[in-house]
Amino acid sequence: MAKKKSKKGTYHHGDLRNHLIQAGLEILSRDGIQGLSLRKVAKEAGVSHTAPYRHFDDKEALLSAIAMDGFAELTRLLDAAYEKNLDEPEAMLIDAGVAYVTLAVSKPDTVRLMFGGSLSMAKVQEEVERFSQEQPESQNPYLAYESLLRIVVHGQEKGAFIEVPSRELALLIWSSVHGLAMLLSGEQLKEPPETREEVEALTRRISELLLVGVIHRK
Amino acid sequence: MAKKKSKKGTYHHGDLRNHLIQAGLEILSRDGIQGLSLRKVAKEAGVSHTAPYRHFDDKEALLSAIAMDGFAELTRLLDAAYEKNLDEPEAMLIDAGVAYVTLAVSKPDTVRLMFGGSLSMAKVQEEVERFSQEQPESQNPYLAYESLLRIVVHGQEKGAFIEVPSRELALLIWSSVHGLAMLLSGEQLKEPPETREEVEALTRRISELLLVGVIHRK
DNA sequence: ACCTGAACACCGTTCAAGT
DNA sequence: ACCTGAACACCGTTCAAGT
Repeated sequence: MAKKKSKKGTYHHGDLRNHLIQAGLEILSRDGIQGLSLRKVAKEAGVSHTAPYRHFDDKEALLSAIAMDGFAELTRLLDAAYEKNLDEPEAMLIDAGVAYVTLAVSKPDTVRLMFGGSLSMAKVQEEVERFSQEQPESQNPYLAYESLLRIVVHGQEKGAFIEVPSRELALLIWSSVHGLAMLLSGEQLKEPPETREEVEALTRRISELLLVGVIHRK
Repeated sequence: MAKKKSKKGTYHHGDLRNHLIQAGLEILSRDGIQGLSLRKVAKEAGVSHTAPYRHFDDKEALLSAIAMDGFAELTRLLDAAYEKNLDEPEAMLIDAGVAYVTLAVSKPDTVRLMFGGSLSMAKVQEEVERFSQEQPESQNPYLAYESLLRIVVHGQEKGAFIEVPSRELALLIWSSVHGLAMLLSGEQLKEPPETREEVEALTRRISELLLVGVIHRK
């Protein structure tokens, strides 16, 4: 609707694949995950409802491609937190957490698509591999985890983080931030933070507690 | 299919509501969340596909009722962990975490229904209130949180847990365990634990790390 | 009151057919 | 190669009608 129906002559542009993904992102943010149908995406992109099957095996493949976008953005955010705080591992971790949670709250449907479990990671991975020429592996969903792992390892090398296997510590941090992100984006809290500032302050607070731990030391 | 089509004369039993919920649970564990349609539930319960509307506003209302079952079970598990470890707050917390994660892994679709975000908590709450005569509030989705909060407060009173606002500490713990549960039940880990024992051991390990915190102390 | 069957507007997916 | 339109088997939901 908001888009110009520009008849550019190139009705079969090799770009239809990307057009479909963009249309999907638009519908996702407008109508939510429930309102995202393959037929609607096709109509938004200006093609027949069977045209998407030229570029995607099925609906899940298209959704996977959309989710990949989210993974790429998450990876970028984590890497930015890394670069910005090379001398302060704790601030690095907190920045990363805030970035993650902020993304989840601002694009709840995309994040739900990424982590809601309706997509099998195998399918996403498959979609990644089928289309990893241009952007070599920048969209690999597990890359976000690798970026977090790098933050953890860096903190340990600096002597700031506890000396346990990095993968275990990364999983604790991943779980904590991911859980908070899911609870907030799913509006599952009784007294949810209202503004973006409140979300950030809460995330900061919870991250600090994660740093010091639950046990009381006298 | 597995059920006897017993024509008991009571074709309109006031019990249809519960029959529908049971049928829903069965289909959920058999066909997953995608395969759960209102029409299929009705057929499984042996009524026409419009009969459910006598008892539920819409599909989401039925799903909410099914999710309530999960919240009730989660609450029971948390309360059991509480009763069992009155003198050991740390063991109490770890038991609670293991129970949560184990539930999530053994009934991934139910948990996805509870926390996947496709249900608005408002609807679930609505469904709770409409039907809270028999089981007064034992199904309130926020009761699980209250049970966790009780564990946290108890640990603080025993002097075992750090002295910060209980709600903040509860949110950290909730987030961590919830996040781990979601990552595992969604099969989003690169090297997931295979057996139930491995799941439990991993959860135990992560919970211990949560207790001591991320920061290194010399 | 409780349930049914037809009907409506939508789905995802397949397939023969067009250029 | 790339796209279309008809067709199929499913949806959720509404509504007049039956007991």
